[in-house]
Amino acid sequence: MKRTKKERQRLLTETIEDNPFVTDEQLASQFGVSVQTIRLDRMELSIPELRERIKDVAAQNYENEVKSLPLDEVIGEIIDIELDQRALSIFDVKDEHVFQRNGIARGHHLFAQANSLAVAVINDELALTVKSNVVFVKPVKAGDRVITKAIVRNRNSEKNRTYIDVVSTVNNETVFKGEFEMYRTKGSGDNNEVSN
Amino acid sequence: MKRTKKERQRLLTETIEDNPFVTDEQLASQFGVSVQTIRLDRMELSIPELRERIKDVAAQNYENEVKSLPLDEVIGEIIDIELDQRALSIFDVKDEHVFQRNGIARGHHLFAQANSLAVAVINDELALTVKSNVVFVKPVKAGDRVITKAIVRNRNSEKNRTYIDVVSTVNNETVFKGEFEMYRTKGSGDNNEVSN
DNA sequence: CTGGTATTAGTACCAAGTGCTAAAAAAACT
DNA sequence: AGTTTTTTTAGCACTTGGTACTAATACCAG
Repeated sequence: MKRTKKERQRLLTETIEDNPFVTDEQLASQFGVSVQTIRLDRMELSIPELRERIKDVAAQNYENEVKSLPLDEVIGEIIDIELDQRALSIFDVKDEHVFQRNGIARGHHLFAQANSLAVAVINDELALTVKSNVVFVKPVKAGDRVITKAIVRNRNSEKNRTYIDVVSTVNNETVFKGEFEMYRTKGSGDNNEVSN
Repeated sequence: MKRTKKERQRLLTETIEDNPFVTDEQLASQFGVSVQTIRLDRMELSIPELRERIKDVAAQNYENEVKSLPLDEVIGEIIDIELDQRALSIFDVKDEHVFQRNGIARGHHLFAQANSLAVAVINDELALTVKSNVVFVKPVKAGDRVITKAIVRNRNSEKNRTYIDVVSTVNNETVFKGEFEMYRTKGSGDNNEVSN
């Protein structure tokens, strides 16, 4: 009899969150209680059963994947996109993205979000970053919601290049900006013929 | 009886690939055969049952999520460092770091390695990236071992800035280079508050 | 001692299967 | 056609990881 029911349920929630693939039986033996107790706990906490949990994880993944192209490879969640024009993504900064010491987000996460978005906005099979200049304007903290906007500025069809401006904000304040020069295979663009 | 067994099995594989969440019963009615036939087909094609399929999708997702951008102190392994002077790290590019489509490493991983190294080489409590210009010189593939060298070029004590050049190579060929402007607290003059 | 909460036990049942056997149907041969 | 082979169905027992529900027991407090 370790601790109170409350404490067990707290740990239970944590454990399952941490690893949704765990069965009631495993949980029972882990906490030294009966399977029924675990079931009761799950009910009280309205945590679904193993299969449902797994299905949720899978479905989540699948949704994103099904949504056309390489959206699943994006850091942050794309919430709006007009191919070859603009795109918007959200990225919630969590504890794991920041330096422990000062709670400031590591630069490469912001870069990753911006870079991903630059790749995603390009309407092409292959888009690679060639160059980028970025500025980390203001520190981002855990808990911040970073909204990143990518705008296609320019296309050079001869050199297969696309130039993209990216700005990230938190509460309407710019925290990061960058210019990305992207390489693309084709000049395919259904609705426009930008060349410059 | 639509078509041959072969044809049905081809379609079956396709259907399941397309939507792993489908049950044998649904498949049976879709193809106008009995559930047993579907089971037989799955066996011959060694397609796992629904639950296993879902678990696979979920597990895959989970892996990716966890691995998406390692939050460890440094991306890549530091193999040599002289604080405030130079540092060297190794990063082995794995499948999870590349675009599935073309096997080319995603830019932000190279950036992350470089950025981490730039942070690490600075002998200070707090080091933040202020700006960076980077060039992705040559695509990096899964299996490549990226060796990244950071060299401290310059220090401006008044502005609490340090300038670092970073070059990444694979087999002695430059694949990435960048300049990083870093902010640091100490070194000369204390400054605890971050201003940009 | 009486209550109330917490825990455990036990039963029936479900979904979506596996594994196995056997029979019926269809197709292929000679 | 007659026989062999392949393909398809059917049926039953059993498995996992549960739900739903009932009943018993344990424990702690007033």
